[in-house]
Amino acid sequence: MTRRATAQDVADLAGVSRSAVSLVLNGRADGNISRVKQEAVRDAALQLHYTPNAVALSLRSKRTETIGVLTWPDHRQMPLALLGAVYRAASSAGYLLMMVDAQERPWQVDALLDRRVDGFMVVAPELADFAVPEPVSNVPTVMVNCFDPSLGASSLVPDEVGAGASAAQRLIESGHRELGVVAGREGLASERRVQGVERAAQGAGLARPVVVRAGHSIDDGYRAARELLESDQVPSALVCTHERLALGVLLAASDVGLSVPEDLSLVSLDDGENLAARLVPSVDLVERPDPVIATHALELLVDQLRHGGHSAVRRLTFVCPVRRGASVAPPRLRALNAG
Amino acid sequence: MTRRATAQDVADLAGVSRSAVSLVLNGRADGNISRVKQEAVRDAALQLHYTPNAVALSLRSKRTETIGVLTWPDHRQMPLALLGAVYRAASSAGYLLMMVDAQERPWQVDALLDRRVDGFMVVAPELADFAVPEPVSNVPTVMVNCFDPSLGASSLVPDEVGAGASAAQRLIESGHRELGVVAGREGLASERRVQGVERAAQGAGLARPVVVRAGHSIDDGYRAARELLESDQVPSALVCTHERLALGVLLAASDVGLSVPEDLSLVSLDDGENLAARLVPSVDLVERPDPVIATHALELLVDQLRHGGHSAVRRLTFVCPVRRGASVAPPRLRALNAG
DNA sequence: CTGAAAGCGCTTACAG
DNA sequence: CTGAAAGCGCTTACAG
Repeated sequence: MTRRATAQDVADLAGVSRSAVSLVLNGRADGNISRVKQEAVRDAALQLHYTPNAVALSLRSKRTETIGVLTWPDHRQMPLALLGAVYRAASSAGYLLMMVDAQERPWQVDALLDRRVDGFMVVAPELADFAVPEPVSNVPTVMVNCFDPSLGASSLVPDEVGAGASAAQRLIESGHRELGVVAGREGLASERRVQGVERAAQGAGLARPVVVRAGHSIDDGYRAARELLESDQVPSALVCTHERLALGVLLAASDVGLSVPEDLSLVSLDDGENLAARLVPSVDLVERPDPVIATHALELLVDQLRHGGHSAVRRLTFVCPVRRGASVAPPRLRALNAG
Repeated sequence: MTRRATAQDVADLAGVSRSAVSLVLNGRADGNISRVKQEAVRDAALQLHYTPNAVALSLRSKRTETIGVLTWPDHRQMPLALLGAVYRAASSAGYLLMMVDAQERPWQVDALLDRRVDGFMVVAPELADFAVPEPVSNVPTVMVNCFDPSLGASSLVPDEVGAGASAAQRLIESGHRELGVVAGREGLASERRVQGVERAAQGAGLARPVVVRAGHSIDDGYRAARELLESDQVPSALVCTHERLALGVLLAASDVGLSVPEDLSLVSLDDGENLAARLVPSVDLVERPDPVIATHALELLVDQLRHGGHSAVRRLTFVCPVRRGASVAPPRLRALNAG
């Protein structure tokens, strides 16, 4: 618990003034400080392990090099992959993060404001609307995976409709003509993903896919799949809107004696849980491009920080790439004949 | 981007001095400031939405009400449940967290020090040793789910051996006498959990359990289980040291035509991934008591903060409770006869 | 009862 | 080339 050295300590040890220390250590000693004294300052700083107090720095510069992250869990999960990507992008740019559960602990948003975070990033676990609290809108803010209904802040979101369509497309290209969907019951993401599947099916001249609405957990997916697989009209391929649902489907398929992909093909959309790719068989995935989104989000925020928040409000949409697994195969003859 | 009000602004509006504002707003106006002026100050503060600048406060008080969290991902996963529990405990006590990947971005530990976090919490994804960096040891620190080899900081860890024993006990009580273990290849946690199982087996007079070492992902668990289930000496019950392994085991059991729990019982230990309980069947779990650990850890840290870090170094161990699922049943007769 | 001053630890003009 | 001063926004003794 030893007190950390201050610029004054360094000055005393080096035998110069406090300002000289500042000049030298900030590389502005050029024609100002004599070579000898410069050395003395550097030596003293090293010896005392001196490093400027960031709190004092912030008070003066009015910048904290800290970004407030507003997030919240969804279906009991935090948007971990997205937050990780945001963290990596931010720390590469020299920012630290202060993360807060904006849903459960809204007062901490004020605490962040009091601490003078430079800007905010709102990071949603699933595509959603999020009304930015009044005082936050006075600070540069970008919305990740969510929208500000009042259009006060730029937003970066995955192309969910496109992702749904890509999932369907993957199956259609493999020869399937009878698609089913196991979808989350709630949320903008489920809705749009289903929409994408339907659009792709329609575009390919297929019948309207059967859609079963489920919760968002593994056992919800299991139950939905059982229902679907025990009906008289069993599709030859399924799209799941969430990884946990896909896992449930896999367990259900085993239980009713269907093999994936021989008897049933499967594609899942992704929320960064990193489950599906390690399942057996590994499930084909339409991935949310978290690192790309995070990088662009940070760029946008930093740009606002530089321009005092007077940047144009933008809405960026990101394509979700398909990552092949081992859960898609051509349909059995029965299905081909029916088509 | 409007400038936020300062105490001076409030003073001007209320027609008093800056110090009067401070006195009133901090409840020390008692016999010092006249009732009328007190009201004026309060009104002005409200009108201007005044709230003290926490940066300035920190510079003066030498406290930031912020805790630095040192963590790192393991097997590509962050210790999410534990971090969530830490976050909840900290925010309930009025602290904000700054989290940093101490493995990938060690320099950010220095950034945290520069920003004068009040203390540190080291939060490991899995039981591990972690050498606290030199400068950190000058600041109150507690180790969660890990140990400081030099014993410089208090640590709070789950009783991993006990957890392994509880898992085995659950199976033994259900009548099983031939246990197998699917264990992670690396890490203190795997090691101790296996040890616990072996100890319990020995205590009950059973044969030494077969232990298969695997990686830590779902497909690793799958492969290990296949190996185990296709050998000539198939155990009637398995303990998995990690949730993802248990999931792999479940998938493998289906594939080889074994039902859980009718043909094979299963208990898993837990790292807070929240998978096993939602599987079908739900897997019996020996849970790490994250909320309890986090609460105690924060208490310990706050205590050190109050006493200037001159508290005794303690090592606390926490019992892991069993959470029943639907993956354990008595062994089939074959096994009973063999016993 | 009230206001002016000192000081937390910095940096940046500004005199000498 | 160098040091003293001002100021970021607070609070807490300290004079009046």
